[in-house]
Amino acid sequence: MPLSQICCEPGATPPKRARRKEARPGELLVAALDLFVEKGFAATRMEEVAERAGVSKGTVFLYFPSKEDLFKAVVRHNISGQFPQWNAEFESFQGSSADMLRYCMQTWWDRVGATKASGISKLMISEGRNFPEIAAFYQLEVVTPGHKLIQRVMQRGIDQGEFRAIDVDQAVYGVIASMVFLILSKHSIGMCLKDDMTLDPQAYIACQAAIFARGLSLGTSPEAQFAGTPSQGGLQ
Amino acid sequence: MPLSQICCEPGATPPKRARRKEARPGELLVAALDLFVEKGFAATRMEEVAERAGVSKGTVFLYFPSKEDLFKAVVRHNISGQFPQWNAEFESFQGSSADMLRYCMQTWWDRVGATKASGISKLMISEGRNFPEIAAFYQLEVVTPGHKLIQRVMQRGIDQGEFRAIDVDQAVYGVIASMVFLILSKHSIGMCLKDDMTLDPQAYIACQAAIFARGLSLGTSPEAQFAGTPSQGGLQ
DNA sequence: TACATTACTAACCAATCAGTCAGTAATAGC
DNA sequence: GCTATTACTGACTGATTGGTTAGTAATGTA
Repeated sequence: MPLSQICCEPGATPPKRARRKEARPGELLVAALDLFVEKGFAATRMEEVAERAGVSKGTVFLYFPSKEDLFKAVVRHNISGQFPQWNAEFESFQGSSADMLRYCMQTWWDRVGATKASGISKLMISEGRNFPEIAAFYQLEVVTPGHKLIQRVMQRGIDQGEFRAIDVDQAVYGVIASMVFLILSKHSIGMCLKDDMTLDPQAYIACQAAIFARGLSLGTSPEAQFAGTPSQGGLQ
Repeated sequence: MPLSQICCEPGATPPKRARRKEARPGELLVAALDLFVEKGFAATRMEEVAERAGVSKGTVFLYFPSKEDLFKAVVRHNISGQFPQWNAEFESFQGSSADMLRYCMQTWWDRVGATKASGISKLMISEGRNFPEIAAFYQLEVVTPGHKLIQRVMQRGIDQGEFRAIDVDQAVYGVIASMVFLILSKHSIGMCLKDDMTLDPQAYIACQAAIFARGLSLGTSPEAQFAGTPSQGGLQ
């Protein structure tokens, strides 16, 4: 007899209808994140979320009024909720702006990119156009704050005389582009890669950050290598 | 009275139930391409395809047995149908392998990337995982032939002593990565870009091709800059 | 033990949409 | 004009799924 069944054997009725008001939302958010990342927004069924969280479909709607609200809660819980702490960290950052940029990318990877949460970004790239309401929410809650955060790093570098006075937006897009590519290599274009070859994120980030730092720095070359399109700025 | 109604005014019955067996498939393919690119595979309704092609829903199923078959026909008509000609062109290519690579990327952009057909690639990145049957078809019909084509260019460069003997697959992925990013900047992450800023494809391709050519060439540097992960190989 | 509260369930509704088919009308052959 | 053929239509089916709600059972209080 397995130990786990020692106290509720003969009927073999696993505790049904448990009342666990506190735990439900968290468990539902975990289940929803898993399924959204795994199958996308449209293809994820609410009943499946319920099943994975060990409740009935009705219970999900008890805690989250609609599928969209559930999704928004997932985004807040896993991504945008981190911005306050994140911003605070950067307020008090000591060090060069190049280090700050490197630290920024590395931190993004550790807290978002490497986790399941990055699947949400892939989902937005994939389905954003089909759900304008959610896209607008994501833009407001994630894209804009993220953009501003990187923008601040760039501006700091310029203000302190570490970076050239380049087009800040272009430089920011360059950073975002490298993150987007990293996300896709993890969540989507496995199809396009032979076997299961994936790129090493740590090496990739280190490499990109170094390139940005060098590309932005004052010393290197007088011609504006980093002032053009992101094609030249972001990936060179 | 508007000119356009001059000859069929009073009944105002625009020619209904026209029998145009020859023209239907082509018109349906055009309508389907538009809608698939615009809304994705899952979100495109067959009735809408019919409407845009000026027929009833039933007629679509008369020419294409299922939604998946319609999609496959769109892929064949717009992308994979070009491979024979493409391959033939490269059989007889005169010039350096660096030029060949540049020509390859430029041609891809002119014939696929710049057209609506590139939306199909974005669609596969977005929805491939939800439709394994279609993903397999796309892999077989587009990804593998495309991979082989670029691979051939690389191998030619090595065989003719123009390129270093790098890991061919890595180099190929580098080229593919740059194309993927170009596609996404056009079809998806407009959301992530401020206003409607887009990158200049021509400049981007020229720049990338030059980088690849230089990265692959024998002369530059003895350490294997291009032998590592695609992070270093593809984007440096 | 009796009662009140409420977390939870499961059956249900309504909308959507791929795919079907009986019937209609445009054309071709005579 | 008459008949046969067939391209085409549109109403229908069945499966799916977001969302609702009447009812059930676990818990707290006395």
